[in-house]
Amino acid sequence: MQIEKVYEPQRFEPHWAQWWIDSGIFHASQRALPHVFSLVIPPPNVTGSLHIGHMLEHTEIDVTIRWHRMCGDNTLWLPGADHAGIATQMVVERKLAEEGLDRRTLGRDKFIERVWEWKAQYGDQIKRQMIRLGASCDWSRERFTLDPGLSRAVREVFVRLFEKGLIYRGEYMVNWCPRCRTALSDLEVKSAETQGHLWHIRYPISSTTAAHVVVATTRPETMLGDTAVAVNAKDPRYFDLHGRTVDLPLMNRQIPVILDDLADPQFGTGAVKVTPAHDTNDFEAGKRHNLPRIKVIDEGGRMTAEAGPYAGLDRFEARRRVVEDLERLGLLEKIEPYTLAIGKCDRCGTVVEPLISTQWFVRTKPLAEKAIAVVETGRIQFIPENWTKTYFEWMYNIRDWCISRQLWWGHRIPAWHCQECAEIIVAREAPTSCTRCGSSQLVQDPDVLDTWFSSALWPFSTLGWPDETEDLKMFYPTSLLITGFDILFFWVARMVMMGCEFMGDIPFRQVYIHGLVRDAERQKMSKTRGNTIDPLVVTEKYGTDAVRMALLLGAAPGTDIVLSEDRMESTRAFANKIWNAARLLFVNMERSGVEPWLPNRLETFRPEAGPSIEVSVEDRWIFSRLNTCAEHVNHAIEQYRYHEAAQLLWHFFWHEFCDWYLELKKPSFQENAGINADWRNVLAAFETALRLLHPAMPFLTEELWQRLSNGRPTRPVSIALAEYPQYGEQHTDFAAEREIGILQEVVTLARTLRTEMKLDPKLQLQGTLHARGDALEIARRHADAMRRLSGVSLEFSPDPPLAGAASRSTSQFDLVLHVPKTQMEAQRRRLEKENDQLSKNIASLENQLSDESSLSRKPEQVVANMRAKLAEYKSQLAKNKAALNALE
RNA sequence: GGGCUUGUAGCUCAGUUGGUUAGAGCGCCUGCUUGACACGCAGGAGGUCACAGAUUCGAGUUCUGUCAAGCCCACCA
Repeated sequence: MQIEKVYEPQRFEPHWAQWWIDSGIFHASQRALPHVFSLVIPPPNVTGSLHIGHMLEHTEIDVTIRWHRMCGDNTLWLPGADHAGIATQMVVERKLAEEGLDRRTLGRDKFIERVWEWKAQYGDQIKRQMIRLGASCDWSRERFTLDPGLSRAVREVFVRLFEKGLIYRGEYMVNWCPRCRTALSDLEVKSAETQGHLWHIRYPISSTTAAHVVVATTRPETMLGDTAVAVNAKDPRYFDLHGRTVDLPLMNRQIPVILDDLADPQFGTGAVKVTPAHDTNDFEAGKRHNLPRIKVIDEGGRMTAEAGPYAGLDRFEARRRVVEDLERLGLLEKIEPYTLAIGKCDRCGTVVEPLISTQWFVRTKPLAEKAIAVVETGRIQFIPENWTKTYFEWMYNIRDWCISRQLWWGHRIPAWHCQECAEIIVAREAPTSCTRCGSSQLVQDPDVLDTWFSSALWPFSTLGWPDETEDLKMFYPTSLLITGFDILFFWVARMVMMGCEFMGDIPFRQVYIHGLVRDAERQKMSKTRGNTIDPLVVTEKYGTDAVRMALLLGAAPGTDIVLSEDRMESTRAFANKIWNAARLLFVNMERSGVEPWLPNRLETFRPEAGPSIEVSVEDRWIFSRLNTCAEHVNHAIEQYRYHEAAQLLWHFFWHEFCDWYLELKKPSFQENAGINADWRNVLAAFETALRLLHPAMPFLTEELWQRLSNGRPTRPVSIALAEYPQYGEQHTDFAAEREIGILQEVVTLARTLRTEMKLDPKLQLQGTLHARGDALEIARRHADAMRRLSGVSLEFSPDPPLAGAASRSTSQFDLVLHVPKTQMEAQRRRLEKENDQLSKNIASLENQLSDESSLSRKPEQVVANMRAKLAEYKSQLAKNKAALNALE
């Protein structure tokens, strides 16, 4: 068996990545298997290439998917990408700007062509990246949110919601991004605490000479659009203002004083300027009092003609000018520093402007009711479950969803405006004539839908809805969604609403929410910080398996994931360890004349001499350990405890399989022995370990597994289709565990002793093992292994040791090394230190055991344990003291 | 203003239902080129479990409060 000396994952990872795809082994079956496991990918945006957060998400998904597939489920991981309306339009516009182009000069059709070009490039890149990272998805079912099929689903949903009265169009105050020139949903506005000012402005009371009312505002420029001043009807300070008007400074306009609860007597001066066209609260107040709306800021953030002398100015410049002018007129009473929350566009960071415009909305309350119910009844489960509360909180306070965007890249709203009679026709396909006046002068609504509208349909639109496809029947509801908390409302909540509404069933049964990938200093990764980790770079450097393993080890549910070069170095060392364990086996197989052999199951192989001869205890031991490991790993993956699964695998493979089992088996790797029971058992254990490791480290395990088959046709063609090891009672072997356990204790104690006494590590030592009961016999059987692993030749004795020897003890035995007294200073120090600890423990236990009243309330078992422990400590202490005395 | 999360070794984190002397990886210290592996082997040091109370025979684990950090939601000018 040939195997390269050095572990170089770059040599084989791309090969298997491509081979998995070409051989179609990730293709989900339409045959009915006993269990179906399906998951749709959170579609990455086609804005660019994948970042490390995607890799974390995909690794977690892939582990789960590969595990289910190996467990024999009909497993589907459906891949795809999202057109990401605003985000993609922005990056393409930026690219056009570099070419000195502008989307408006290009025109809508040409622009969209350019975006499709971009999509082709980055969609491809994303796919290549995912393949390279080992994502085991079914590419034959790949989807894109703007595919014809998905677009049809979008129109279908829009029309049905409209017909049901759950979509409406109207003029409302919306969040507007002056840079993106589009309306935004509430979720797309991020509020940021900002240091601002509170300007106190005097509004002269009409027909008086000196009197004025002072209003406070954080946005002085909006006063140009004021149409009232509000005071609270109960506020005694302003009783005399009731029914009067004030002169709006700078604008030569008289505006009424209105009585409204908008004005809180406790805040500021208790008088509020009212700008119905530029503030949400004022908009509502304006409706209550029938106030005119004067729009002074336009869609580009500039002052309109209504702003008189300020027309054409940028809104912030206008603010400066207004303040200056007020100051000059002596109308600025004071300026206070003030911290306020400013809404910014989620995409471009521009300060959002509340603006009145006509938009399309989804009436969300009725949809939310069902979405709340399915989580309340536990049909959908969040993991970790604390997200349930966050979900409810949002759902209970849900507001209508503005779904129209004044963009070009996206699903065009399926509504047509009649140019003759202004009728609006909502239809699945373009109508030829107006349903009211029969005119053929119809123009489609220019707006597109919020990206999340199509994403909300993803779990069923990707499976062929509205057709009743086989896939839909087989794979909906999906089993699981793995995603980040940042899109819980944007996406998860809306999928639940849409799934319940249109499929009459939940879109997924469980939602696993993963954390954020952070750097070594726990910083969020961001391009501006320059601390991003590029998956392709680290994959190339450390190997995909190592990066995956590093991510998994950090992926404790409910925590963020810290990723650093250190971690990837250590997981690469683990991969290297696996490689070298394989090397040990392969090189020795070559030497022993053992052909490559793929057992594909964990089965004890007895020596050819016949069943009367015992299977070696080491084999029974590793099978038992492997069995326990399989049990725990299965359990961990089932519960999305990826970090635990990774750690279990690590510990088992390195510290049990390599450190003990392989070391114990080395002597049996004899030259030209051919395949025998020893080899069969070693290979069975190794191959089982590979299968156990495969979901986490798919490349390395496939590479080694394929080498074990050496190109011969095997039943599963890939380890990815082999059976995942499951717990089997027949492999549990307590006797073997105890036996090897004693061996391990003796060897470890012997090593400790010789290091403690600073003895030459190569020096072969003599010693005596004073063992009690059957430990004596057990230990005797392993004298050779003990000598090999610890460098101590042991004699065995049932008697207690003489005092004064260099010894270490357990409850089963005392190990004595025969060394000259002169070398025992270290031993003395250790004994003294140990005695301190023992005395403390004894005192504590005696104290507890002397308290009759508390003792009577303790469970018997606990008390028994305490007594046993106390006796053991005491005997140990006595032994140590004798040993110390003998050293004098 | 509401809600959530976190605080355990130098660092990053585990620690299921309360039960002997609290674990891992990295880092650190000591010694080893032992024929798979120095991406290694062997041994070791290092913790008042943020703080204060409460419940309990017993608390890292449950409860309350305090402090600190982070995140989410919210139209008070």
